[in-house]
Amino acid sequence: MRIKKRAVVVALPPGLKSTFLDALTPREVRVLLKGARSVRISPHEVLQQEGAPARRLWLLGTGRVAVYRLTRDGNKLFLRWGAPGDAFGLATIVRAPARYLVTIEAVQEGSILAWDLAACEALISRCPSLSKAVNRAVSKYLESLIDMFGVCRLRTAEDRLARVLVESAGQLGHSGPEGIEVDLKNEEVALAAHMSLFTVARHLSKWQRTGLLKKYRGKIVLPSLSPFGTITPDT
Amino acid sequence: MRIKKRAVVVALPPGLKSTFLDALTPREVRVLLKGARSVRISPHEVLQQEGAPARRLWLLGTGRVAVYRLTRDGNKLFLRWGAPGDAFGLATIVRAPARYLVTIEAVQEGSILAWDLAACEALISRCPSLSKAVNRAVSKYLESLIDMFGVCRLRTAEDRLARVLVESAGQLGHSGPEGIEVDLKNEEVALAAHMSLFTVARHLSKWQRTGLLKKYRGKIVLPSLSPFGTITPDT
DNA sequence: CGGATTCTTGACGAGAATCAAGAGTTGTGG
DNA sequence: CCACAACTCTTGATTCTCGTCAAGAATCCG
Repeated sequence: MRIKKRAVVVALPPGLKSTFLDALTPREVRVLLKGARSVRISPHEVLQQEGAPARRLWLLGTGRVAVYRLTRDGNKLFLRWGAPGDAFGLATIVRAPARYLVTIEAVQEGSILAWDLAACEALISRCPSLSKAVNRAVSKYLESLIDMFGVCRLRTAEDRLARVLVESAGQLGHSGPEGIEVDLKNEEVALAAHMSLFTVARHLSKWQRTGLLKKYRGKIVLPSLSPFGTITPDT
Repeated sequence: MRIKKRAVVVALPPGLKSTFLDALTPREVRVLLKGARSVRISPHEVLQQEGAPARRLWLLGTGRVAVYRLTRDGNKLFLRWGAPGDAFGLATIVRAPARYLVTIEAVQEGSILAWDLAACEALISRCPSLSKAVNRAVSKYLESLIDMFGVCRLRTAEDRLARVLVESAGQLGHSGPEGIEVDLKNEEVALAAHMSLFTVARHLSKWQRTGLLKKYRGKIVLPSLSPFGTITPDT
């Protein structure tokens, strides 16, 4: 409805990698940016809520988000992390009058580019590749969810934890003096690995004793990923 | 798998319900049928294999299929059942040069309608709604997989089993004199509910003793679904 | 009838959730 | 600068679920 007119075109964060945008031509990307609103996001802010009407397509510019579903007893069923360049709110385009499938919450300070319903409709006709890009993204999510499914069905909690560490390191780790640093609290790891807080603490302690990693408050440091990869040569 | 060459246009099985075809216009459905091959399928036949090049889009006409993934240790990670009207091999259209994401195996005698790569390309230009239908199907699969994920993360095996019974009854149950009949062996139920054969047998026995269901070889009869729905008011 | 499936039941043990208690960190305000 | 509160993490004891193994019963089929 209300696209704010801007004197300057919204800019992409420098160095942004996005498989979503890569599916579009440079010209289409420019058209997209012209219709975009840039919005700041803060931790714990809910960016979309499952079941609510899907009215906004958006792209994470900077920061980090968590994608999950709510169970009826109020717990979060973790599905995946979202990193810069990931596109969300795809239901807005895929299924005409639609509702969001999942809830997404910011976990870090950051920013997004957003297009409302009217903008999306305009974009579809002006960007022929857009619908293809959306489909690709949906099918990527499907694939990664199938992978998650495999991890979640691993027999032991230890195997799941190892896998979650490796995946999280890949998605949101950054290198530090002692190795790859992953800024996650035990509670968040437990959520992602689908196990209790205590089981996480126990195994991390064990691995710390054997020198595979170091733990700090809210942070895990992995000198090397290789030991964990070999723990689970599965699915 | 033997191919029937036909002088006449391939016909849809009578009474087929397909949300996939419903997304197309009657004219488009006719175009589709003209380009289709009808193929018989038999139990244990592998209809597509994960990782193999996606060269065929197909629609289940009659029978039943199992969609799963293989783990590295050779086990099957069950994802869903496929019923008449469901479309598969969508990767053939969604992602240009693609590979199948999942393995699909027939579990009952039946038939499919199939389109090879060349036919798909021809169809895309002649059926504008086709790509929308494919997207919708993919996004449906995503949604149902998220649901599966929720079921699979339910704490107890009992809860999972109850949910699987209800879902299976909905997908492949047919009504009989004593209630809804579901033709599944304990082994298949165990696969779908992600638990051991023995746990399935134990809980089914218990429910049979309390009169919630009756068991026969290869078949479960549910007089009513309601008790199971209330066991798990979750996800 | 004999053999192959399919299902049942019991005993056992490994793994993980829960509960409880406390230790270690971080941040805040006096 | 210290004291206190809030948060995060650790560890042990306990309980329970479920997978495994073993044995055998029921059903189906030629």
